Amino acid sequence: MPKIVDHALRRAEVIDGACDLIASQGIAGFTVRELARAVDASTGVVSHYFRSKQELLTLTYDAVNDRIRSRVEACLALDSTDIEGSLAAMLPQDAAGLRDWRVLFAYWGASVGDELLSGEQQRRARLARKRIRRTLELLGEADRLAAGVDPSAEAYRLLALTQGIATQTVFDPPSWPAWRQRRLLSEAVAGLLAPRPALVRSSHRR
Amino acid sequence: MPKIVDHALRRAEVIDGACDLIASQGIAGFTVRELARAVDASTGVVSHYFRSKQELLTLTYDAVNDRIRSRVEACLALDSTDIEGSLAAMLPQDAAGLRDWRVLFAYWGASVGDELLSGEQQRRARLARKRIRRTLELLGEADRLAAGVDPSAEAYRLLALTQGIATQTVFDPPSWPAWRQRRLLSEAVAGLLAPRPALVRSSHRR
Amino acid sequence: MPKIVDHALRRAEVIDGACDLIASQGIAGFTVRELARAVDASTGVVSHYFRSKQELLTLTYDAVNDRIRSRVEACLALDSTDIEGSLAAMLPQDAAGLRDWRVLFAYWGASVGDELLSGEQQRRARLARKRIRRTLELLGEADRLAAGVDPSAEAYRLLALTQGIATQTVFDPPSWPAWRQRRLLSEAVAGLLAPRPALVRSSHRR
Amino acid sequence: MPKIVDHALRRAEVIDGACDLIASQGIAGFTVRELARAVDASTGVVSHYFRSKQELLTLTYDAVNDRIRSRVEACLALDSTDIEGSLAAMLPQDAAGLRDWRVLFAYWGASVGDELLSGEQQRRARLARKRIRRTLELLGEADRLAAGVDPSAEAYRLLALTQGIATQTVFDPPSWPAWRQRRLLSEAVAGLLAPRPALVRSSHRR
DNA sequence: CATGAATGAGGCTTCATTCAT
DNA sequence: TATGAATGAAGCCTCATTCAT
Repeated sequence: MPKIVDHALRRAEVIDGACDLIASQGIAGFTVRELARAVDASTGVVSHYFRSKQELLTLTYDAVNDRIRSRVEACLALDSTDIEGSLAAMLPQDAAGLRDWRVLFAYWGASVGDELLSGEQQRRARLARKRIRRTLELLGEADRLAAGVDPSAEAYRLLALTQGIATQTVFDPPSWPAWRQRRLLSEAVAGLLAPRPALVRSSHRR
Repeated sequence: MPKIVDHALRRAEVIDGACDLIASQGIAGFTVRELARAVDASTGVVSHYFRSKQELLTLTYDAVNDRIRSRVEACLALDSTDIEGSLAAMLPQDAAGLRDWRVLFAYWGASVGDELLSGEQQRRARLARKRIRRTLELLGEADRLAAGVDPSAEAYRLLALTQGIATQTVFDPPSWPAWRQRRLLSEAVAGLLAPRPALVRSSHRR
Repeated sequence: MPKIVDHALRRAEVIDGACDLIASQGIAGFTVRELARAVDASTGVVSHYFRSKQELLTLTYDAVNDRIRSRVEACLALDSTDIEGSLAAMLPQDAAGLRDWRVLFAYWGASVGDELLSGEQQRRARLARKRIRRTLELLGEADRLAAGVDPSAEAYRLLALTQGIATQTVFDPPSWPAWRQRRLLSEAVAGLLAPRPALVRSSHRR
Repeated sequence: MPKIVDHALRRAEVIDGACDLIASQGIAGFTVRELARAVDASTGVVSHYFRSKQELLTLTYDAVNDRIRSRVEACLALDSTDIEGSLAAMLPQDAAGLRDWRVLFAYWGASVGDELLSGEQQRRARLARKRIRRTLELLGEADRLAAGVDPSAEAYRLLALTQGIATQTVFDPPSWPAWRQRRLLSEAVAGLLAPRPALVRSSHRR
């Protein structure tokens, strides 16, 4: 009987180690040797579980993206019109989120001059934008959107803002505590929503 | 002192070649050999004009940042309260601008895990934010800011939005023609300005 | 003792798989992993049944040589003076023979710079030559050798020719169908034999 | 001004070192590191002069083949009907020749399972055979061929014999001094030539 | 000033082998 | 007995850098 090892689990561990390593050292500092040290194994382990370093890089990238996406989807699963929450779910509001964004950042740099990777990023950006638009449309169907709001145009704006907040946070975390990220999002969303129905007589914004 | 002029010119040429190379191949594909080929010289040119590849990288990064900054400053030199124009000056609205942003992007990735580079980026982000705040304050002093606008808070918002637009454009240029970038900026700025003067008789401009 | 039989059988199977693999992929492509796949087992099988890869290589080489030698000996067992048949038995006249020769070929390359292996090959070459000489001598004792034929000198010639035919066949099988191989051998042997007896009354064969 | 180096000469030196190394250690023992040591340089030198190890291997193979071929052609240039001399020119009759043949041997082994290399060898074998046939035909045109000799069939025989002699010599050099190689060739050729003219008064041919 | 030959460290990968199960 | 996970050495190659010319 072979040594019993959960193959999938071991792969996940290595991938997680890769996330840590890339988040702390960048893609340039992400070598097989270094990764092996990080997961406390020999270099051969990487070859054993992954066809190549490239495959590992791809899987790591996917893992981070999946993690972020699933946070967003979990939010929308609870309330498919929760525009603010779904955007906030993308942001690096805690240490784990920041780690993920640092990894994404590292890949952005590597995507320059890499047809495949930049194509993938374009694809993901468009998907995110589409999801935002859909959420806004659902809000509209529920009559909760302010008059004159164009879901499509707003999707561009909201995604850009969210991405910008995340980028700034990676650059300068101390300047961007979670509350600041969140407040910006709130304000950006506030203007899109229809005034509170009936009972909210007086001006709803101070 | 013609020698020195030549020297500086040659350096500038090499640095410009480096920009081209990084924008098209990324930092990973930016090798001394490749650069030498691009500027039609030998590899020894780097050792000659630059202490090391690292120095060249730093200077290239500075060159791109300076270029963007000088665009912004040129705009503010004409009108120190031109908030929209100064923000637009940062965006990749043409091919040259896109090239610069692609270079910045490439460095972002490399900055992860690079204390020096990420520190530099933090510094620059704060400077940009401060400049935006200052511009808003100047608008306020000219009574052109809408009531209740907090220059400091708005600076965070506007920088994040601008950065986000730029980022999205690098990801997906076809989706972000210049007019879309500009329109988003206009809308973001519109809400900050005081309602049309009418009462503001005397021209405050020129 | 069924255990031991199994053991020997398993070893033979692995060795046969090694022959196939070397014949098709060459020695360079002959890795433990690949062999394991070919015999439908795990890599550990080599450690189990063979002290090392080297031992397996040696045994595989022996197996091929034994196979060829036993074909020759089978021929001589029927008729110890059958010089043409015994030489033909060495040639790659069918697919199986070609496979064996391809394996030998692969080892030839590996033998350069390998004292042990090249010594072994020298030994085998001398044995083969001796066997040929012996066969010729037996022919001579039976008065079937043409006058003036020197068994020793002829052994050199016949072995070289046979080896050359085999080599050419491995290089270029389509050019060397069995009949061509055989014809060359016939012609080479024809001149050595005494003119048809006529005086040899009673048939000496059967 | 750059260091003055005869690029072609340096390449030739490295290739010659590769011949030495392969002849003594075989292809398996032929590593870039070892070669670097043999030519008294660093490993980078190989990368500098050759795109890859594969290219170097190809060039080395070509160099050996060219050397042998040019010996043959030099012989035929003097006398285009010198069948014995042109065959002898292929044989490993001295240390240098033996070195070349050991290299060829090493490549033979590597050719198993290597479509490209084995195709090349097939091509070369056919060329050599064609050259032999052509030489025999020229002999025929000069009325120097014995009656009934078929140039095409003889080409097969002579090439096989020559190749066999060479192979045996590589296996067992002490048993194959130059005179033995040569004598075998002489005998093989002798039977093909027309009887000496002079005494052959009446035309023996037609 | 400029060249490009040379160096050697370090990257990824492959592989035979060991060993816990 | 058999498995395959793990190891670590070694292979090839790329690269920044140095330096003789």
